[in-house]
Order: sequence, then structure tokens, then C-alpha cells
Amino acid sequence: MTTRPVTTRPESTRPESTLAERKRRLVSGELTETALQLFVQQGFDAVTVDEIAAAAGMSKRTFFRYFASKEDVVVQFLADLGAGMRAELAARPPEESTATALQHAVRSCVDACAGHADKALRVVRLILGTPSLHARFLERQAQWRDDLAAELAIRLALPSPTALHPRLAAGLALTVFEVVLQLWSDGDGAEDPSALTARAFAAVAPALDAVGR
Amino acid sequence: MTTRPVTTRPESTRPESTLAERKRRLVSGELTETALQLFVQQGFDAVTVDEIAAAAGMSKRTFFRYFASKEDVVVQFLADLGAGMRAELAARPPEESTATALQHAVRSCVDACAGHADKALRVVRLILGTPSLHARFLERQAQWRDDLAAELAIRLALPSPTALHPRLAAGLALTVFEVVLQLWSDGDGAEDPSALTARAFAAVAPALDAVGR
DNA sequence: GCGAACTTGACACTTGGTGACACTAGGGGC
DNA sequence: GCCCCTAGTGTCACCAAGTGTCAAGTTCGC
Repeated sequence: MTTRPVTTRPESTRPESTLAERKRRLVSGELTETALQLFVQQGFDAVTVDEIAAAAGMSKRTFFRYFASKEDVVVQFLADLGAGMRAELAARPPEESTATALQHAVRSCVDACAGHADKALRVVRLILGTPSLHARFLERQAQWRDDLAAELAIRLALPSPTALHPRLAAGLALTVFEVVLQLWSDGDGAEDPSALTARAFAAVAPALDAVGR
Repeated sequence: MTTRPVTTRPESTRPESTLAERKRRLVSGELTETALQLFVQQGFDAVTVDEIAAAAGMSKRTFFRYFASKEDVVVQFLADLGAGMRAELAARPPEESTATALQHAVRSCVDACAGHADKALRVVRLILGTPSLHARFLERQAQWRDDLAAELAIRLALPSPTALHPRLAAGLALTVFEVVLQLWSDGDGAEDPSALTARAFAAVAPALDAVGR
């Protein structure tokens, strides 16, 4: 899309990447922040993209150069966690049980949320409370699930990447994730998400281990 | 907000209900059929609502009196299964284990799909292959999940309907459902969906029974 | 300073979706 | 027979989400 610097990872480099990149992130951040504020104030559906853009001091067209859809401004924030989740799973030692590895993967996400609890809580509640946002979020999750399943298939050295078991296990893990988010936002962040995750995984673990067999 | 296009209760009454109702179903069926045909031919995004309406011999406005959105024409077909799923769960004898009851509930859906395999397979593949459709479908599923969780909470005589366990169990059941649909459509309907469901539940059952405790 | 590459805004256009209003068909009640 | 009521429909106008295009402006490399 942009320049092709040949090397792989433009993100992972130092904060002082290109000036252009920093600018891009700045604008993007400004956009998300104003959008989020407006959404929380007036509700997702009551805010138009024009309003967001105007409030951020730019044109509608520019908004859509940064986000593929109105929903994306909100969902993106959580969506990035998905990539981290797969990476975390891949990084777990291979001798670890499926259940434990998945638990760590999910927990890394949950902890990331709990890290900026103030912002994350707003976002999560907005998503869970707005059908169209929830839909987009679930769509992303479906991609994560495929990713996780593929990673699990590798981990377990299964012949087919589309087998029943890895998909099931990935699905279970994401179900845990979703339920934990639900309870966390229902309880106004009072419940400790890490503890919730642990409890949920305790219940689900037997099924996950069955997958490993 | 004026008319209530979607949620009439056509199924529960006699087949020979009102003439008006039968007419409604006729038009609705005509609309879905032509829409489905066009979608399969040209892809969901390449077909406009105007085209569908024209092909079915009516106006765009009328289309939206029958379906809340373009996606609904496709999703509705599967969405009705959700209601049946909760009903099926509610009808299971209370002494039955959570796992068995849920398995029967899911199976009733799966069997309903396998029943009209020709149509269902088209629909399922369309949904799983089109992101926006998949998103809407998952949104519906999220509602089912809440319903199932509520039903489970009643079944298990839990104090809070928002507890961790019933939500988890409902999520697991729907994960099974989704994965079975995936494998079924991947395999061109060759795999027996009932058998798939049974296998999946066998793996998941330990977790579900942990819920019952 | 100059040109290339990238970013932005303005404008027009398509499409999903809704509201308002007028028209028709059928079903009683008289 | 007639009148009125209701549900369904078409037409038109309208809003908002996206997208393509082009003409600027900005930054970077040289």
C-alpha cells in the first residue's frame, strides 16, 4: 500500500519510525478518540461520520482513508488484540498442554484490556451494547478463531488444518474470552478479569485436554 | 418502527391461518428464493436490493417491509432455527444432564438443516463465505446464546441468570453448532452432520458437565 | 530548488434504508 | 346495492455510509 521497505515489520520498530508513520498514528488516534467520545455521549447510531470528521477537524473522506467503516473505529482497538493472541499461543512452549497454552493466550488479551481499563471498558460496553458493533466484532473474532485453529493444528502436529478438534478448541477459548468480557463489563470492571478467565478455563479445561488427545 | 415486518408468529399457528398471512408467507418466500438465486449466481455484494425486488416483480420499498436488511433475506432462514433451539432445550426433561440436553437442542437445529440439505447448504456456504453475512449471522447467534444461557439458568435453578457457567455452556454449544456447519459446508455436505455433532459433543461434554455441578 | 510520492479536501455518485402519502383490494355491516 | 375500514403496495423524497476522481497541498530525496 505505502512504501515497500522490503523488511518485514514496520510496526515493531522503534517509535521513531518514519515521520509519516507517526503522523498517521497521530491522526488515527485523534479520530478514534473523538469518535469514541461522541459515541459514548450520544450512542453509536446517532453519530454520523461527518460529525466525527468535523469534530476532529477533517473531512469525511479522510476518515474513510483511516478506517474501512464506521464500526472499525471502535472495533479496531480490540481487534489488534487478536493478532497478539495468536502470537502468544505460538510462543508458548510446545510441551505445554493445549488448555494451559490457550489460557495464557486468552489471558494476554484480557490483561491487555485490564491494562487500560478506563478506555477498554468504554469500548467493550459500547460494542456489547450496540448490535452492529457487536456483529463486526464477532466477525473479527471469527478470523481469530481460524488463526488460532491453524496455530493449534501446527502445535498438535495434526495432518489436516481443518480438523474438528483444533477448531473446537479455538472456539472454546474465544467463547471464554467473550464471556469474560461480558461479565467484566456487566460488573462495571469490579470483577478481576484475570480471575474470571482462570475460573472459566478451569471449567473448560477438560474439553480442551480431550482435544489434545 | 411503524409496521412490524419481521417478527410475526407464522409458524406456531395452523398452516391455514389467515389468508393475509398465507399471502405474506408467499411473497416472503418468493423474495427469498429470487434473492438467494441471484446471490449464488453473482455474489452477495454484487446484487442490489433494487435488482432483487425487480426480479421478484415488486418495489424496493416492499422488500424492506418484509426484511429489515439485505442480509436478513439470507440469515432469516437460519435464524429461525435459533428459536427452535431454545424451545427444544426447554422441552428436554429436567433430570437430563446439561450436556445431553444441549446436544439434543443443537442436533434439532442441525437436523433441520440436513433436512433441506439442498437449500441449507447453499445458504450456509453463502453466509460463511460472505463477511457481512457472517457478521449478521453471528449477531443472531449472540442472541441465541443469551437465550440459551437464560434457559440453562432456569434449568439449573441458578440464582443469577448472568452467572459464568450457563453463559459458558451456551457458548460451547453454539461453538459446536458453528464448527459443525463449517465442516459440513467445507465437505460439500458429504459428512453426516449428526455424526459430526455427536463427535463434537463427545469432546465438549466434560466441560458441560462441570457446569452442571 | 525541483520533481516524485503521499496526503488531503471537495465533489459527485451509488446503494442501503426510512418516512410520508396516495392508491388499491378485500371484507364486513347496513 | 353502498360505505368504510384495514392491510399491502408503489412512488417519491430523503438521509447516511462508502467509493472514485481530480485538483490541490505537503514532505522527502536529490
